[in-house]
Amino acid sequence: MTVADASLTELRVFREVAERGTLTAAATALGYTQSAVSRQIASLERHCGAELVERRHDGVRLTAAGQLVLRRVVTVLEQVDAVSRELAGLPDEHATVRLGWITSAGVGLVPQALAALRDNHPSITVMTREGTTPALVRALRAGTVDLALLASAPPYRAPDEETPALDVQVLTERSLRVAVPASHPLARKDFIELADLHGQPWIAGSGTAMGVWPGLDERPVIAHSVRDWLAKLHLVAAGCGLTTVGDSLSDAVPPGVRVLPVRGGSHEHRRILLAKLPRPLSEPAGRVADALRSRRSDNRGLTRQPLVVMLVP
Amino acid sequence: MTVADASLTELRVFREVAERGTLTAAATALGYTQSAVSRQIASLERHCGAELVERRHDGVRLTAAGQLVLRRVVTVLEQVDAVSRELAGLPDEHATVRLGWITSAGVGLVPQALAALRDNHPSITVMTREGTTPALVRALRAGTVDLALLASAPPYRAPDEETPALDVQVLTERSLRVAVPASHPLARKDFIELADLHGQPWIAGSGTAMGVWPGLDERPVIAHSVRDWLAKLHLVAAGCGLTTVGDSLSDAVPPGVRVLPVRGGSHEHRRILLAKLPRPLSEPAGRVADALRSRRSDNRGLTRQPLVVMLVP
DNA sequence: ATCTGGTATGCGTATATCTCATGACCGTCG
DNA sequence: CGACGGTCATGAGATATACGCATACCAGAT
Repeated sequence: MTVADASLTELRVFREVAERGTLTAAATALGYTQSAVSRQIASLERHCGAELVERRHDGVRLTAAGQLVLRRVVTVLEQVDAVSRELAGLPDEHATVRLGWITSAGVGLVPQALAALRDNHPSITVMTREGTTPALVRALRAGTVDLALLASAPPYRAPDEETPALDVQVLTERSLRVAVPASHPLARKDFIELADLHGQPWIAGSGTAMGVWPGLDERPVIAHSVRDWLAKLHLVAAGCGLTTVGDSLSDAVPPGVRVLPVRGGSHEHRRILLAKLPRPLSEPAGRVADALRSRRSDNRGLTRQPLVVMLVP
Repeated sequence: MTVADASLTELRVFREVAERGTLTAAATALGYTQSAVSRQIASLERHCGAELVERRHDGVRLTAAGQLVLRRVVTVLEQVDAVSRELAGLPDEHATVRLGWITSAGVGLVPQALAALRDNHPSITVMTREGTTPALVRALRAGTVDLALLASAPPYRAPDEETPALDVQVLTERSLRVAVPASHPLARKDFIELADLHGQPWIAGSGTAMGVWPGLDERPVIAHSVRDWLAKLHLVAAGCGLTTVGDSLSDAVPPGVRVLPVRGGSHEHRRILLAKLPRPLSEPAGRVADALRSRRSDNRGLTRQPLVVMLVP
């Protein structure tokens, strides 16, 4: 009864659980039943002789032992994937970089960087996926992305408390603004007073309070919940409500929408971070990181297709 | 049906097979039956979609795909062992060096080097095991030893033809001699004429022709087959036959044995090589290699116990 | 021709692993 | 406060897996 008796399945399941944060999500991602995943984790824990995840009511979190095991499991599965590719004759997936990004990086940052890469380093393939900050942090830890663009808000804590700490770097720091319908009375001025936001209907991200101005002291009226930025902005244009946006979107909003700063209350800033595991990047991944740091200031990326878009549901 | 569906058991069995060179030997080493090993290999091959071993009538040999897979499997199992140790709280087995050696290195080279190490680097633990040159070469490839002392005879070819080639270094080069009973007529002179060896009874290593002077043009009379050097030399002392020894043993033979050079025929030399995989050694392993290269010239190693007794039957 | 290494395979059984269904727990919302 | 929606755990039963045993087979040495 040692970890040497564990099975590769257990390891894959464990990585997926570490990445998804809940057994159920891992199960659907793997095409298993939740119960199967529960048993696999229990079995792996028995093999390891230690609790690997802390069961919580909103999912699971890795214990110290779990983090320890995950680090090894990641490289094990990397090796397995590598031999898989080698046997298939695909020569070295090393030129492929996996990048994860939060939705708000999908407008300026990612397309511009990818466009620059395509021009300067056409041999590099970038596979990208969208996700939330915690999901991407877990994906970094689980080794399924090499780089991740994360969101950070004051007080700018580290993305997670695990060890080793992630390498992070501030890519952009923008002030938060509010998108209002051009026809809205508030759109007549060049800024909005905090007090004017009282009682306004908000368009939030689905499930979260994101999209609502964070300084309000009232219970906000959530008129709509929508993930997609374009849909969100069109709802604003249609006068259905207000929403918050980073000022990088100011140029990219459809007609009928104005993006204005808010006066009064605390200054609300948002950072986009480039994060990676604290180990050296592959050379192509380094190029991608460079491209993200110093992307071109023109906006060709807005109009041309990204290199590759791969979504992992 | 991809290599990702393989099991850790398959990988362990595969490594053992790669190391032992036959399914049967791997089976007994693992405590399985030969049939189980056969199926495991077949299953792994199905998962890999390629032949991994070439079935021969004297065992199996790795195919190109097999060598490819082995390289990955080695690091996979290393990771698994590592997490196993970490979970047990044993902090980093990195200070342990695994050394394999051929029997003829067990008299001067290994004990002297270990004695020197114990004095100069007492924190380094060395686990050693004895084996034949081909077995140790496979063990190097399979990652179960870090360093190996190998035998080499003219024309001094590389230990194997696989890629990447092993790093080898000549540690000693000695002329081959013959051990004769002190009471034997041949022991009266200080050398032996090749012609005098005709018709002599030989004491060979078990199963091999080792121990018989290689320049003979007749079919030798093998009087005894024995692996152990001490037993062999005592058989010589008892007048049961002759055997070949490296001249490094000249000082270590029991009373009643004389070690003499052979005149006539080709000069027979034997090298002992220090071999390793062509990747950087850990720091302690480097120390062990150093100790083997520049061991003390006194013979304390002959009288004191080696650091660690060997494992692995 | 026989014997002695080696590997492959049919068959029966023990074990492991999945699904389904159900239960317990907790935080949220009406 | 009680229902609901989310989570994980677990018992029962079907199924797939992996083992050992016995045997077949094959090539080389005696």
